[in-house]
Amino acid sequence: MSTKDNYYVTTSLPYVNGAPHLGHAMEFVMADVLARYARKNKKKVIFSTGTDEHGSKIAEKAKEKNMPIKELTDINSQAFKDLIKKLNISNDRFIRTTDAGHQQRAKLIWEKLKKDIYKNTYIGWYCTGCEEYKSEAHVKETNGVCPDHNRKYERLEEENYFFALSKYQGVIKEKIENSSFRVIPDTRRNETLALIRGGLEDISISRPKDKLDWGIPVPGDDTQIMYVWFEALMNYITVLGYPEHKDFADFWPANVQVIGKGINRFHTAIWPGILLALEIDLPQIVYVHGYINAVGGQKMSKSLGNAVTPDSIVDTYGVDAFRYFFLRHIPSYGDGDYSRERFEAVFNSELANELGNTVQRTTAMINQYQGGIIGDIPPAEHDIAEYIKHLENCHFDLALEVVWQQIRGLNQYIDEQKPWTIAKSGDMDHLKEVLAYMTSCLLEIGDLLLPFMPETAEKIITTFKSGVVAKELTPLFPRIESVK
RNA sequence: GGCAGGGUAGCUCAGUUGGUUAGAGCGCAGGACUCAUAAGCCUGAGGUCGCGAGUUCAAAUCUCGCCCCUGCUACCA
Repeated sequence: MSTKDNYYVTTSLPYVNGAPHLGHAMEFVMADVLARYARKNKKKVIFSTGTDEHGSKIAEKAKEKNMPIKELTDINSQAFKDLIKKLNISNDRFIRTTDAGHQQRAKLIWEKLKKDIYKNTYIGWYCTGCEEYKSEAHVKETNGVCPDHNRKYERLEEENYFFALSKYQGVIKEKIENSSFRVIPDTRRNETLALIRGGLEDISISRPKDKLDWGIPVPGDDTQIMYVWFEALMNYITVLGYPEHKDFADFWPANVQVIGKGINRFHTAIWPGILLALEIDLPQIVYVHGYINAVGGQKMSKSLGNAVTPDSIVDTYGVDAFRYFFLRHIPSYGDGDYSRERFEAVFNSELANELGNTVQRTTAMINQYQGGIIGDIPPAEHDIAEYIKHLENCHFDLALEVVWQQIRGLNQYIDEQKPWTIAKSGDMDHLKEVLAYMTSCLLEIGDLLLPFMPETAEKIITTFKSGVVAKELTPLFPRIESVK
């Protein structure tokens, strides 16, 4: 059983059929904030992320590129590792679903689930062009003809193993409703409840090996491999060494599992079903973030030519500016837009003008009036209950809003007190008091920013902590003079 | 089609159980200052609260109809 001193947070595992995009980056950053915040509160933390590597799409991609599947996944998985490093993500683990450990444990889990697994015939509409089954609704919409290949869908059947998900719908619903299993935000929670109300059917969890053999073999049946989703979900516990490892005992259930809205049902309906069948606890929170769009809510995609890579933003503006923008200006409970213009506007007004300049003017005054010596710094005094509440609810945007209110408050204080006037009047004791108070505020702000912008927060804290300010300090965020 | 959530200042959004001149940030304009990254502070302009009807002494807030947007609708991950 996880204790209140231990904290386990995960991201979903990106599927490695393409390069990392902004959505992946944002998810890593969000989970990282939670992990850093927990560590700051003296908890023992396991923060896990990784890559999902099986399934037909990967196999197809490799075939398309004429390269061994494993080689493709190695390359693509590495791209995610590189991004994680670039974003200053503090993950403790990085699991790949192709790891031997995961595969072994997935088989073990399959064995344990056997009481809820049965063999059945899957009947569906199959397009020989797409090489995949289409849903009943899709077939209806297209009048039984595949629009991509202009050929009729065939009625095909195959042997599959099924998982008795329907058995667990009552319990899942109850746990969501009584919030012992929290789905954040409410819109996603309602979505899942509606889904369950409509009835959860048993799901197919294997594929015949002759159609696809890039996957984990079903134990005791070498004609079948596990369906990629079924096995990928298990990473959240295999990475802890389920069932026998101490980490599993110490850290499960997860405190927060961060996912994107597109995979909600897998994490709030199917995943709980698996856990209930294994007779282990559900995660405490599944937090579902939204998508990042281009200006005007337009979808960002390579084919539209409006896709922006995380790398390009970080390289231009720095990692903390990146983290700040996506945490504060993409609504934590919804979708948001990214554009270079918006990013730069935010960078200048909030990071350069407000935060950066406040630090700058404070150090400048301490240097000019007191030779860099601050003196006794009073303890922090602001009420941060709101900040804490927002973080506990994964409301990253509002938590940062609280910090910025403090920064604005400090600027107002400075203009009211006018330390430069006090300096001229010669009341050096009063001046010292005012400057020390300003310092105290900035130290508190630095502390609150630690989970969000680790490097910047560190810089602010080391600037003031010793009680002596260095002579030459470079601005935290130099203004961007845009060439328009 | 069904279910859910939206449409509020140029932009991004707040608006608690219906109640005095509808709010914030950005952007814009003006002012006083000078410690600072020409940053910060103060003041101001700007909205028939999607459209139409209804309930009410009173509606952005409730009811009905219509228009528009987004998500989910279960086996692509």
